[in-house]
Amino acid sequence: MEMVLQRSSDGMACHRPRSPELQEAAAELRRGPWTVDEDLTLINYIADHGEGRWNALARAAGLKRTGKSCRLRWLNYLRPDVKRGNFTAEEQLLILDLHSRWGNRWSKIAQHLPGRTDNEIKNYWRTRVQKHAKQLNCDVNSDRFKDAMKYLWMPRLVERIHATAAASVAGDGNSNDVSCLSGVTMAAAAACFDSSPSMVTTSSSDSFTSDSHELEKSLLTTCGGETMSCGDWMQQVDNEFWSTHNIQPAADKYNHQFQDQELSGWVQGFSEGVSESLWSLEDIWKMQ
DNA sequence: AATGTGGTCAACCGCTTAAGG
DNA sequence: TCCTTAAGCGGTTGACCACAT
Repeated sequence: MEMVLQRSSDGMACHRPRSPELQEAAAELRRGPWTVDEDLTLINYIADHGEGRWNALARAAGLKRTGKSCRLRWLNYLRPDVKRGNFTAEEQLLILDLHSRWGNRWSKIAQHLPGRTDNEIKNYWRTRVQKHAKQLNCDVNSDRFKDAMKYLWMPRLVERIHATAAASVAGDGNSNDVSCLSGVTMAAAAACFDSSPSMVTTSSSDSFTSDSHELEKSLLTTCGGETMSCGDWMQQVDNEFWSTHNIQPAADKYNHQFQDQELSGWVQGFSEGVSESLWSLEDIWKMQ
């Protein structure tokens, strides 16, 4: 069909059909936020007839929406298993880890966060994560920001998760209960720790190696009555995680040398820009 | 109280891929 | 093999809200 490029009412470029019939049909289509009635119509129709064939579904249900719009509304909002609310520390850790493996493959990442949509993860990345990069005056895809994520942010999340778990264990008096720490999270954390010994070759980075090990040592935990390092523990659950979640372990362990001459700028960025507790003065000293 | 600014997130878009005729 | 249609994906926009000035 012949198409003509026009501007829609919201100023965005779009292709509009030329035939009068289709123009009329397109003009009838609703856009923008969904009403409660529309939501109910879509939910009820899918409950009765199932999902799929979205264009036909939209027509059959009597919705003046495109199939695309219906599909998006259902998948991102109306589906019963959609989880809402803030991301947990575990989920954040997993997002950081999976993004470091796969990049902006939001849909693929979302497959490993039950109840979370690709749209939600994408929004999280663009708002929260990119904000941190901006605060550090670096690009979100730059090596320096990846360093910050891997050696500061992710360990901090692990600490946070571990603290929550410890509080939980202390609270219910069950010293063997580590169930609140999922294999998902621990494997992501393991990925973060495992890479540290091999990553450094320069003198300035040696401190990072030892610091990572110190941090690992500091994250001692109790499992089944035996004291073990967090790294060992994470390694223990690693295999379970990879098989459970059908993710291939990263083959290319992170290997990067810090640039000495840039450290001062780094520290400046940390001390000036980062407001969340994820970045502490301790982190800055470690960087130095 | 009014206005400006920045963050969040639902919804949109164009493009690509898969499936079917 | 080519064409059409549907579905899926990632990038972008804009309305809304909270907070600052």
